[in-house]
Amino acid sequence: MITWSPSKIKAFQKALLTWYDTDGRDLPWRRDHDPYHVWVSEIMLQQTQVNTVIPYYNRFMDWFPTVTDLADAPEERLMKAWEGLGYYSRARNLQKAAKQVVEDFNGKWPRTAEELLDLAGIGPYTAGAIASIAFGEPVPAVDGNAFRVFSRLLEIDDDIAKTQTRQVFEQVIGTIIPTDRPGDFNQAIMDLGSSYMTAKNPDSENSPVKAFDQAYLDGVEDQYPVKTKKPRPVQIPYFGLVIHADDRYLMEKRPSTGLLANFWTFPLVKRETLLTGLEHPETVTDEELVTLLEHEVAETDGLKLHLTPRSGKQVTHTFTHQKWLITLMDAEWSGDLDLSYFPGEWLTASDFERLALPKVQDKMWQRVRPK
DNA sequence: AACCCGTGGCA
DNA sequence: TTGCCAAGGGT
Repeated sequence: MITWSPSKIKAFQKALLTWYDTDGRDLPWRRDHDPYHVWVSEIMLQQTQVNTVIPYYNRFMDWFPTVTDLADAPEERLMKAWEGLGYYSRARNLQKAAKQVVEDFNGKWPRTAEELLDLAGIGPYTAGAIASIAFGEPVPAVDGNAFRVFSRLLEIDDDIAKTQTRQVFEQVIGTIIPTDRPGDFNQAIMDLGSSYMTAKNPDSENSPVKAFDQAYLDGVEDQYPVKTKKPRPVQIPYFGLVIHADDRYLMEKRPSTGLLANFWTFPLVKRETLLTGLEHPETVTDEELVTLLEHEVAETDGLKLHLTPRSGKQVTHTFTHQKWLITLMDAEWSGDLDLSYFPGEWLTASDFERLALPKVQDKMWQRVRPK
């Protein structure tokens, strides 16, 4: 890692902000510095690309124009606004924080990064972003862009996958961020990281700060940032039960914690569940597996079904750390609709449009819906 | 501190 | 297809 003199820091600030003034992106949440606007956009942008966020942000401001509207929003409406964005705890924490602002702070926003950290869903990055952009506090906002940009500028070789590395960057950026335009500085770093100093195929030759880019000048920018790799997703085989009575489908509500919390899906049974306790699970035939599945559903849910697998009805969906391989099984339900023993409800296609559904459920539905 | 938590774009 | 990345936070 190299260090910069005070005069070099001044020169960098000028080069960066001059470029930002002319070439900075015009984004919906940059039309003012309203903390509500900044805050919602920052939450949506967590681990999500700008082009994906733009339509969600515009619709969100249409549905929930003020922090009070958000605090008072019905749960179902809130989740529909977030449907497809992923990381759904962001939406729930967003409303939790809105209620904190309305009730605990009487509508007056905390104005420092330290205070903002007390709000649900706001961590060190988002606190720095809101404090600097909305309130002008000279604090760093260290996101993936800042890691990448500054690791190259200064040849910082700490592993950005490690928790403690954040402090290294916050300390360094703290000496470089200008006190008069901290919000513009942080946003300029993000624009730089998404234009010239990108993760793949960077265009440092034309970067407005290429004279300050030590890794580029040394021809080693492909070595930055240093980041250890994550393990690939584990594969989990499931059976997806498509149980229908006329135009109604039996849906199950997922637990209130964990992956896809509280979402409706077709009932899902892990293949592993059917094989535990067997002496030679590897010898089980497909037909025997179906029988085991029917017994499992009968025991746990009180449903006597005749399940029919169909070829070509496999659905796959990859999350950050899991890959689901779902074999769809059909069953026509001819009994009454008593669900005393089953934690679910019968839903129709019109319900599917009204409710927020996770992508994997939509994939299953597209495979089985009548055309 | 390591792991969990979604989805879409792209080479 | 696979792997990686994208304005991270919670536990």
